[in-house]
Amino acid sequence: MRYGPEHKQATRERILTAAENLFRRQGFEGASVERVMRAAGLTVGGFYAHFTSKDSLLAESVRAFFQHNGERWLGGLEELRGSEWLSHFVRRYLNRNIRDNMETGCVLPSIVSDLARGTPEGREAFAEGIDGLAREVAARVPGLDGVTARKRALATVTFLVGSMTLARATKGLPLSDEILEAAREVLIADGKSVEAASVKGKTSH
Amino acid sequence: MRYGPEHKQATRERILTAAENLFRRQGFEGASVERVMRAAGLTVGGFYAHFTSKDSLLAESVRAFFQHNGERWLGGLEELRGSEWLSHFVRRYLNRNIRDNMETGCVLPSIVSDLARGTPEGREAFAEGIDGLAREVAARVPGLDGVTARKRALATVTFLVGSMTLARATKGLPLSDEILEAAREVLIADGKSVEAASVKGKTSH
DNA sequence: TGTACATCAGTGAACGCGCGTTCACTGATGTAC
DNA sequence: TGTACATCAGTGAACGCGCGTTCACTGATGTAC
Repeated sequence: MRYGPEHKQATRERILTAAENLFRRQGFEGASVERVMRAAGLTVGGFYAHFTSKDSLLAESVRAFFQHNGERWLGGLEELRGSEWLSHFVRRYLNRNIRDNMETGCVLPSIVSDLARGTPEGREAFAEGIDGLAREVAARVPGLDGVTARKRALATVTFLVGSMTLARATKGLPLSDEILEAAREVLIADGKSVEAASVKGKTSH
Repeated sequence: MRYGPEHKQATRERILTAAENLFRRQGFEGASVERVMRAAGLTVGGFYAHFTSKDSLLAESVRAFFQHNGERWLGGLEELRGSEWLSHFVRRYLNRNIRDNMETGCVLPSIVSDLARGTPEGREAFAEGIDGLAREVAARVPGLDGVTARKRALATVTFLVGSMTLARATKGLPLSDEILEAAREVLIADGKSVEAASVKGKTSH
């Protein structure tokens, strides 16, 4: 066993990674503290040296998730703006791979229901992450049809996570593909109409 | 104790009602069979005379939910069509009452995450309900921006449930109201642009 | 350089508890004669 | 009308099990002198 605060920090991150992986597959209640610790190569008892409770693990896990995935969502699209950027952003998230690979996809659809019932700390971490992501979208995509860029961006992020949650809740059925496709088309069609409007000189208040 | 199949059917419905109420508040895993049965005025053991397992209770509960709530979602809007109908439909669902009253609001946000991990039977019941609701929407609201009425309707229903799920996952925070408002505005702004397009004779696809 | 002591990350057994499911049973209701 | 029997919805104790959390402990690492 190694010693010192930097080692402890590394262990803590191993626990967070293990927790996220189990939350993805089994949700919050389905991932027991014992199994999380075993997946991190440790034993149960040590858990409470790192986290005050299982609930706070959820909150920390959500925080870590948003911190680690900014690049995955936003990286590589730097030269794009507006509807073109939006189109890539939406397709990067709303696809069959992320739906079908629960082990590696997005953790949020697996825990959104749990957050509503959990502690305020978890909801705060989630809200902060969603808000930050919406800011990134709003910085790149303008408003539409009298809806501000902020609101449009927030709705976009909400629709992404929400649609993926429902696509997962119908997986294995034809409707699931249909949900993904419908959400993609509607989110991107908005962008196209903005483009069309500006090309044709149409103004919308 | 009364006797006969019609009495048994009534008891079964009492169990389904109790289950839905507990699922709303505590989710699928949080609502134990014992507490469901107690809430229905019965004892644990009797449960398996009505349902083969707790998992099948979830599926039946979802089925019953969609059967019982058609009127609540669609009733009273018979004379409206298009964007006007959509506006009422969206506002009827995406509001603070349904978000804050977990006991009486929509059960779907409480169980969508569980459905992804549960049995196919639960997903089938959910998909059937969502599909049916999307058909009702598609019968009243046209396509938009080259998106078919079917896809637009499916995306609308998906966005409603998804947005409510995220509004619940952020409840108690300012972002939650913002999510509701942004989703409402974006879903209804679409309708307005359709109206504007048909008024101005603009065709879009 | 060597020895004694302090630190503390992680162990593992134990706590009380609630879970989903099973099953022998009870007792009110219905039917046969 | 009265009695004996069949039905079966619902009871309640018990099953094995895993849960979140606590805590006395171990033993490798670091520090003091």
